[in-house]
Amino acid sequence: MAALLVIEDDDRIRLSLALALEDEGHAVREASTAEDGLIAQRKDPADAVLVDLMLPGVDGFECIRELRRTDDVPIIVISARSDTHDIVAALEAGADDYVVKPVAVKELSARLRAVNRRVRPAASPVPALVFGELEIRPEAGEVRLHGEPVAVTRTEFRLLCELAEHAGRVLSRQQLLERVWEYSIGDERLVDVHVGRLRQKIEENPAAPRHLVTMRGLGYKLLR
Amino acid sequence: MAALLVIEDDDRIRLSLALALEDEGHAVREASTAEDGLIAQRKDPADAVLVDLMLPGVDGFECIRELRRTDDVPIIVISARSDTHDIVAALEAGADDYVVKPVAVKELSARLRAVNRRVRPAASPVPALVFGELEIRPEAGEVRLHGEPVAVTRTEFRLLCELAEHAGRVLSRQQLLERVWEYSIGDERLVDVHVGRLRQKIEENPAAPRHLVTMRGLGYKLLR
DNA sequence: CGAAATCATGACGAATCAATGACAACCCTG
DNA sequence: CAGGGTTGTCATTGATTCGTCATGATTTCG
Repeated sequence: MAALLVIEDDDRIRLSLALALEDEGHAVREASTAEDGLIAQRKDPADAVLVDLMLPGVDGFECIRELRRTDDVPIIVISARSDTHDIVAALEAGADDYVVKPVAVKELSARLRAVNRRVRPAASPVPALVFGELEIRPEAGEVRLHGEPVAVTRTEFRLLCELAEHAGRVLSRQQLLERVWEYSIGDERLVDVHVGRLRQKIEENPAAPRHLVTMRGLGYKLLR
Repeated sequence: MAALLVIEDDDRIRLSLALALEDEGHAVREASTAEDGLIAQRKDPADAVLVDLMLPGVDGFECIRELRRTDDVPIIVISARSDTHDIVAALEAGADDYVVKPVAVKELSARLRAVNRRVRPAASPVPALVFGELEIRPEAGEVRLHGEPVAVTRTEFRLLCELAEHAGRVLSRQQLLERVWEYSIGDERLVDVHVGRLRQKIEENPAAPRHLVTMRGLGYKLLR
């Protein structure tokens, strides 16, 4: 649904949170310190940041203020502490919401949507398409693997988008030719070549693809 | 601080909440049913609405949906129930925040401020668009690099603003022609030329642009 | 098992695309 | 009306990308 940045020092909590959020369809990047989080957000802005308050070194409050200095990104605090004082301080520092651990992922997702509704009233909600470690951002014209941008050509990108739009469904070479290339006639081998090139770029092991799968005799499909 | 509407059927809670909020400097109106609340809000809109979920007759969820149908007012749910299901349902119905009773007034005030900050971006006229060392001030018609003003021409400035407004998104040459030049027809190479000139001015190394990047086959985009 | 069908992949020339410098037309402004 | 700055057009150049083909691998099925 969106690209998130989770800043949390406890590995177990961070990992389980990240996993759960990915299940909800978000693309999650992680940081275990405020410093790392700030750098990550500067280098590659997420659509929302989830931050713990108790962090080693620079703490959560400072982290929020620093984020707010340059960035208007929605910030949700996730803290074990439910003191009014902390809540008020975090919100005053610039956070948009504050939830107390343990938190249900469904609730978190709903709160993210609520904040986002306010934050981008007009911006078209083009969600990133997430396939595990693979992210596709149609509006940015960009593909990422493990959060790292991958250079794909225009045809590869269109092909990938077409497959992603119908994730899980088999598309025949004929269908792909019509939709990506806009020919009705043409060599179906052409699709193979581009699928091959795409695999070299987006699959960890192109010989045993996990996402861009061949359905022998039928065509190709993209899996999560 | 602001005009609030409290919709809550329990007299004791409503009154004590109203008193406490008035102590915080808010002007509070009260309603004990969803119907009364909706009428009150229609007749004389408050700046924010606090609503209980369990109301006699029309319940809180319905009340939120009805408010949202015509009004963009911030809505904070105040409920005794802390089920994830209720929280998600209330947020999905259009609420901006959800707090569980009993709630500290200081917290409530802070949450109101947090929501309001999002709801009236009008307070800040036009935020300077900051892309690392590059700043664009649309209202001042000026561009700065490392804080130093950079002379850009009118067309370059418009082009830059257009890209900045959709930061991170690819804009095709066609889109840029339409929005910056207001032609629908025209030579797309024109865009290239101006992008090139802009790069000479705003990029440290125009040959390896860090902000104004080319998306081959797609168009251009501006990165942070 | 072996043949046929299907798919993967590397190589290569052709086609496409973007960057840039040169230049003339067109502003303004003094 | 003269001159500096700005704008749009064009041609050239270099790089990337595309589509085709040939070859080798893999699967299917008789």
